[in-house]
Amino acid sequence: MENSMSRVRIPKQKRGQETKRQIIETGLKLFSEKGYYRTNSKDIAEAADVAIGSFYAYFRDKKMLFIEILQEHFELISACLNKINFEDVMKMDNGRELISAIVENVIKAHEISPEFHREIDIAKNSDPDVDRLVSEYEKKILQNTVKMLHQYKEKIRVKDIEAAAVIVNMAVEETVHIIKFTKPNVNEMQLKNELIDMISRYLFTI
Amino acid sequence: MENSMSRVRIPKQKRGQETKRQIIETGLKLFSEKGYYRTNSKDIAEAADVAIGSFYAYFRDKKMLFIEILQEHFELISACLNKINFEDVMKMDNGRELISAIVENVIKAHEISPEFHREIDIAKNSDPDVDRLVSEYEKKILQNTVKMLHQYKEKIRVKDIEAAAVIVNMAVEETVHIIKFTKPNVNEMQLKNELIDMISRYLFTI
Amino acid sequence: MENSMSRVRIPKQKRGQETKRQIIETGLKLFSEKGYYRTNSKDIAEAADVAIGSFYAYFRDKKMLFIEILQEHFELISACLNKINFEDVMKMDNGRELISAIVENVIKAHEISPEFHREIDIAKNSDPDVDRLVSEYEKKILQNTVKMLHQYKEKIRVKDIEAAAVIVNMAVEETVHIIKFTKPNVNEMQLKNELIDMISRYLFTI
Amino acid sequence: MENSMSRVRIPKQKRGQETKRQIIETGLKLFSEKGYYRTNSKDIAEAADVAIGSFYAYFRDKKMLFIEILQEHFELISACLNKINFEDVMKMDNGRELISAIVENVIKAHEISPEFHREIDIAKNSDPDVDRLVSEYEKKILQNTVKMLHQYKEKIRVKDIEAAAVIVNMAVEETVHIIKFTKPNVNEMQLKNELIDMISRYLFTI
DNA sequence: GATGAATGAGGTTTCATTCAT
DNA sequence: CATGAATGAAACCTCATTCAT
Repeated sequence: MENSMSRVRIPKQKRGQETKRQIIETGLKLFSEKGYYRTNSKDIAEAADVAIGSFYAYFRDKKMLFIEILQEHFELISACLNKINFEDVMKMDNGRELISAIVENVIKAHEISPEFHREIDIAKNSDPDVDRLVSEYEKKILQNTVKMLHQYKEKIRVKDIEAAAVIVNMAVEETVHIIKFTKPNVNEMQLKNELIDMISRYLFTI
Repeated sequence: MENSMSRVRIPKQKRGQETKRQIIETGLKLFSEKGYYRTNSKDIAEAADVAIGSFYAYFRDKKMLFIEILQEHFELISACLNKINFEDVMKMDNGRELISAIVENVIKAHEISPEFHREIDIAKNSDPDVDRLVSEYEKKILQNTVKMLHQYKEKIRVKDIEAAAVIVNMAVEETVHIIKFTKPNVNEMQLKNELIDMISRYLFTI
Repeated sequence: MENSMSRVRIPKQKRGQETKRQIIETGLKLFSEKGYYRTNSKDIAEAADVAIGSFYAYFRDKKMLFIEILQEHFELISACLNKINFEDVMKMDNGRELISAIVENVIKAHEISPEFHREIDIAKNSDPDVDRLVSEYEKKILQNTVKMLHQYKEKIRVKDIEAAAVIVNMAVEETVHIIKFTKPNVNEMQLKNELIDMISRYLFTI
Repeated sequence: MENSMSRVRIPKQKRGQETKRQIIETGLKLFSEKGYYRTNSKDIAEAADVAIGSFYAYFRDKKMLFIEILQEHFELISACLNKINFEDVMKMDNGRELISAIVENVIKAHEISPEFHREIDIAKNSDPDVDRLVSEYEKKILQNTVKMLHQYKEKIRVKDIEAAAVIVNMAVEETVHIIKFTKPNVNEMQLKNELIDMISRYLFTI
């Protein structure tokens, strides 16, 4: 009850770091495959080839594991999104090329465990801590888009750049989602093209 | 699992029908509020002011309740979406007006428990039965859009109508989702306008 | 988390009352035999011939069971202690007889699960809720003694009646404890006599 | 369980002795503060600033630590109790003075971690090894009192000296206990006086 | 000697579901 | 038809103890 502080182990030795890594990796895998609620700590520990005690040594509970995976995931995605070279992009005088680059980049970002990405939405709703985290991240992503559109301002015909950013982000995100999870009769290439068309025509007078 | 003569009761008397209705209504409410996994049958029964025994008299299990609610939900949405008078719409020679009408209609459709709609995505992933159901429904909705775009074909500049339908549907759906759940700094009107702009410019050479 | 209120079942049907009784009775038995910390809910449920689920239907947790048993125990003891007929006792002009009657009465009271009584002390220390409860009860018992001594005031040579009550109560309590648990070489009768002697000589000039 | 060549380390170097001492000290502190069952080995090791491995190097298990502390505690108390100079005491021809000296001495003895003393009773019940140990110690203390009363025999009016010793010991012990743990409305001085009065009047015809 | 990561038995608790009344 | 008590599998989590470094 009045417990001796935070109880979670911070691994100092290499062995401990590996164990924690194992659990995180396995957690990501299982959450992605079966969803948060249908995955339990025992399953994760077993699949990670680790005793259940170790699970609770490194993570206060299942939720905390999820949150750590979440943070890591966001960092990876951010890193990936930031790889885009704005200097280069801004030099493109063809708007469609810009959009294409962006879309391509987001798709690449989502290649990092797209299944997990889907879980995030679920968790967001069931836990305020997760919600806060995700919202923060989303805000950051949005800011990024806003900034980009701003730099391209004179070529863009949309007035409300904030709103445009929201719409564009959403469209890209969801198309990726469709490509990854819904297997529509429509093929990936086609879909991507239409998306790029839609956004380009929306932003630029071509 | 699904033995032919399953124990579910089909209510014939008015009392039974009311009991079942109560459970469905309450289930919808609680699933929407707290999510499928965080809502338990006892809570539903209690909130519906019904004995837990009655719950299991009318529904094989929790999942079956969800599925029944799902079906009802789809029927309601479909009914709502179909209210749009295509004859009228087709007469509009302004494309933007068409899109506007459609968007407005989808928003209206989503006014029917938007929270529950969100739950659907989650459930889809965790259960194949639900997945099948939802996919079928989504296909129907998509067909609808395809049909509509077809009728407007000569005015549309997009070649691949199937893909366009997917994109358009997605964009509308998700914007509604954003409006209902994410409270962005951008206001609803603005967002709706941008959406309509985007789709119009995408489909029509204005 | 934000749970539907108090969760504990209040048995309305006879069956439920019996189940709850069973658990209480078995809990008392096991706590007495093995001590609070060495008794677990599963053991209690099993010994009570009841599913573990039923245990948690009627008691929030092990502690709550303990507290309910505690309260019941106090009520029984109180009832027993109150059976002493003060009218009669006060008529005794022999002080030793008075003390004897009181001691006899306390012993009788402790015949009600003396083992459990011992557990109380333990629990008192490990839980503030229990502590509060026990302290209240002890205060009541003390008041009773104070009242009694007051009524006998003119025959008593002790000035500080409050302190005397504390001392007397303690002596009686502990002697009973010794008789029940420590098996000294000294026999019960002897011990009781010495106790009565000690208290009589303390209170009265014989 | 207790295999001959048990794995416990007997510290020979100064460092080892210090480590063991640390653990004993910290164990005493934590057992006293939170009770045996609510104190766990990891907490002790941590608070003692020692690795959990060291704990189990010096003590077979948690119980063994408790027992070692117990033994040490008894030795300290005994040493303290024996400091009383019987030659001197026996010269007192005032019985009250004798009792006063004894009580004072016991109180001093209990100043040595009174909290731990309370834990002893608990442990006694839950473990036969502890029970044996404590009983032996109690017997020794009792013998001491018996011896003392014997030496004062001609001045004492009680016949059964054994029984008297039990009663007297109990009364002193428990009063100390009350003084240390129950904070009654009655003050310490008062209580001590009443205790001395009670015992004196019991033993001597004053 | 000292360290702390790892273990897993066993305790606590929840909840979907059954069934006697 | 309705009721709610009972069930127990399975989730969650703790902690005494071992052992490789």
